[in-house]
Amino acid sequence: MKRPTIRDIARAAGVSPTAVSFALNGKNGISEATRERILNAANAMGWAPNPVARALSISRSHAVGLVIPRPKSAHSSERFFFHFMLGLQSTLAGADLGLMTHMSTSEDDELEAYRKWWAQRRVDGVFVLDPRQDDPRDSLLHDIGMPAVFVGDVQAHSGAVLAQDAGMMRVIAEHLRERGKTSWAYICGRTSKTHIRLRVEALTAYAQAHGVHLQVVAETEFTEHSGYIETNRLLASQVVPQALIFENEILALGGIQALADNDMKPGRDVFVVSCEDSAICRIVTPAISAIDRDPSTLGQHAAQVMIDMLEGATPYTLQEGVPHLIVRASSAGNRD
Amino acid sequence: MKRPTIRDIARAAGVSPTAVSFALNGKNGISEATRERILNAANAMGWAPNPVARALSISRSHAVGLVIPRPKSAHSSERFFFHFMLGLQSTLAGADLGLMTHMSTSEDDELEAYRKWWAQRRVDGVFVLDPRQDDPRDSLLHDIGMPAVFVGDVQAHSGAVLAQDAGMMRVIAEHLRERGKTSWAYICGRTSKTHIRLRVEALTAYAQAHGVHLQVVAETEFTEHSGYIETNRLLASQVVPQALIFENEILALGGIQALADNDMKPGRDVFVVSCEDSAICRIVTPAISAIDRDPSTLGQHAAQVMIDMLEGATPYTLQEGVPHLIVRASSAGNRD
DNA sequence: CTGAAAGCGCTTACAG
DNA sequence: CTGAAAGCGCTTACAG
Repeated sequence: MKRPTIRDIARAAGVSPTAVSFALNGKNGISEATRERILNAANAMGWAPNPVARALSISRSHAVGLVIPRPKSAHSSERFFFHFMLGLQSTLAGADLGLMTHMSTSEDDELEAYRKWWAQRRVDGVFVLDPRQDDPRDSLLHDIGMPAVFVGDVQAHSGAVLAQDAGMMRVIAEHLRERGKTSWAYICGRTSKTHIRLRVEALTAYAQAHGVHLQVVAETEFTEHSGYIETNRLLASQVVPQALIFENEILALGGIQALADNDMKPGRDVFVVSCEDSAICRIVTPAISAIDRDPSTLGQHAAQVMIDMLEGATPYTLQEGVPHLIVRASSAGNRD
Repeated sequence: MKRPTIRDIARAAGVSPTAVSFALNGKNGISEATRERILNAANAMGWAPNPVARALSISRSHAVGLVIPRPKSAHSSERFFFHFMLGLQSTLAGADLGLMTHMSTSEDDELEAYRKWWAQRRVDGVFVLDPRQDDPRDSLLHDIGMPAVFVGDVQAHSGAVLAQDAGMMRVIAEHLRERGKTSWAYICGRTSKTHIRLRVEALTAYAQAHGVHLQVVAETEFTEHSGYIETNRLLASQVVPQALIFENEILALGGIQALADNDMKPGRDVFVVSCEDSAICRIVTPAISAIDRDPSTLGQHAAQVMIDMLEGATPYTLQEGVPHLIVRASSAGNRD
C-alpha cells in the first residue's frame, strides 16, 4: 500500500540509497550492471520520485507559474489565454514541469502572487503577460531573483517571446495587393501599445514600398460602434479605401454594418480583414477574414525559453513564426 | 539574504524549534507571552513557511488540480473554463490552496495525469469536468483514494457541484409567460446528456402547469444550419410558436436567420432566447436574450466543497444558485 | 566504483 | 507548559 522509497529499492537491490539515487538520476559512479539491477528493482516496485522530497533537497519545485492579469477586463482574451496555456502545457510536460496558475485582481495582487510563490518556493519561474515599456514587474522579478519569461515584449532582465506584428501586417498586405486592392485603411486602437505601433510601422512601410494609398485611423475605442463610425467616415472621405483592416473583430463588425448601410458588399466592393480571429469572424455574415494568431505556438515558445533558463541559459528572446491569414468571404473575391 | 527558518527564529526568541512550530500553527501548549514573543520574532525576520518542507512532513501539498479535458473539442467552452477557473481561484486563495492545471489530450492522458499528480503528491485533490453517467474517473479516483469534486453531475464516491438546470428553464418560462407568450418551442440538442434531459422535464412540467403549448425539438446538431432548418420547420407547423428557446447561441443564430427570411422580427413577432450566453449574443442584431450561467460561481462552490473535503468532511453536493436571464432585444417587447 | 552520514525545513510523538 | 529527537524522502559532499 505504502509507496516505495529509495530505501526500499536500495534494500531490494542490495545497495545503498546513495547508489539508488545516483542510478535513478543517471549520474556516473555506478557500474552498468548495478545500475540496471537498481532500475529493474525500481520498476518492479512501481517507484515514482517524490517531488516534494526532491524539492526540499535541491530547492527546486519543478513547477512554473502563470498569473493571468486583471481578469475583469480580460473578457475578449479568453481564447488567447486558453490556447496559450494549451501551448505552454504541451511543452512543459516534456520537461516534467507542472503549471500553477493564479488570476490576479490588480497589479498589486499580481506582484504579491510572485513574491509569495517565490518565498514559498512553489514555482521555479513565471510567465508574465501583457508587458509594457519599463514594466515594473521586470525589476521586481529581477530583484527577488525569480526567472521570468515575458510574453509580447523584450525586457531588461527576463526572457521573452515576441509576436510577429510586422509579419502579420505583411501577410495581410500581400493578400490585399494580390487581390488588386491599392487603397487601404487601417483602423487600429490606441497606438500607445507597443505592438500596435509596430503594426502601423510595418504596414506604412509596405504601403510606401508598393505605392499603396494608406489611411491610418488611430485613437478609436474597441467597440462595434466606433468601428461603425470610423468606417462611415472613411466611406465619405476623398479616397474611399478598397480594403479595411481592423485591429480586432469587434471593430470589424461595426465596419461591416456601415458597409451594409451604404449598400456596399464586403468581399466584393470593399475587403474587410481583422487582425484578431474568433468565433464571431466565422459566424457573422459575411464571414470575416482574420489573422490566425495561434497563441498555442506562442505558449510553446515561452515554455521552451523557460526550460532553457531553468537549465542555466541566460535569458533570451524568441520570435513567433509567420502568422497565417484565414481568408473568408469578407475578402475572398476579385482575384486578378 | 537567506530566508529564515524556524531554527533561526527559535534562536532569536530563545526557545526551541518545537515551540516555534507550535506557536506558528496556533497549537496550544505554549504560554501566551511566549507565543507573542515568537510571532514577533517571526515577523521581524520576515519568516514565511516553506510549504515544501511542510508537505514532506505532513504529506499534504496545499495545492489542488484541474485537468481540462479534450481541448481539441473545447473551443466553444473557453469562456466557461476561464470563468470557472476564476471562481475556483477566488475561493481557493482564502484557504491558501494553489491550483495546478493540466490540459489533457485524451481520456487516457487525463487518467494518467490524476495518477501522476497523486503518486507525486503534487495535489491534495482534483476537480473533474464534463462528468457522465457511471463516469470511470469516479472509480479510478476513489480507488487511488484521491479526493475529487465533479462539476455538473453527482457521482458515487466524490463531491459535486450541480448546475441549476430546472431553475434555468423556470426563469426563461416566467419571462415568456410574463410577456404573454403562450406557445413555445424548445430546440435542444441530443437529450442523451443528463442536463438536457433535466431541462426538458422542467420546461414540460411548467408548460403543463400553466397551459402553455410546448413543442420540443430534440436530436438536432449544434450548428447554425440546423437552427435554421428547425426554425423554418416550426414556422410552417400547425401551431406557430410565439417563442423559441434554443439550447445555445449557435442554434439561435440560425433561428434568427430563418425568422428574417420569413419576414418576422425577433423580439416583436417571435421571441428568441438562448440557454447559453456569449459575445455572439451581445453582438448579433438583434441581440439575443440568454441565460447568464456564471461559471465563476460554480467554481467558487466547487472550491468550497473541495476545501471542506480536505478538512475531513464527507463528500457532498452543492447546487448552483438560480441563474439569471439577460433580456436583450430578441425578447424585449410585448410586455402586457 | 560504493557506502555512511548530514542536511533540506518542517511536524509530532515522546519525555520531562 | 517546554525541549531533545526522530522522521518525511530525497541529494550530495565526504571517506573509503
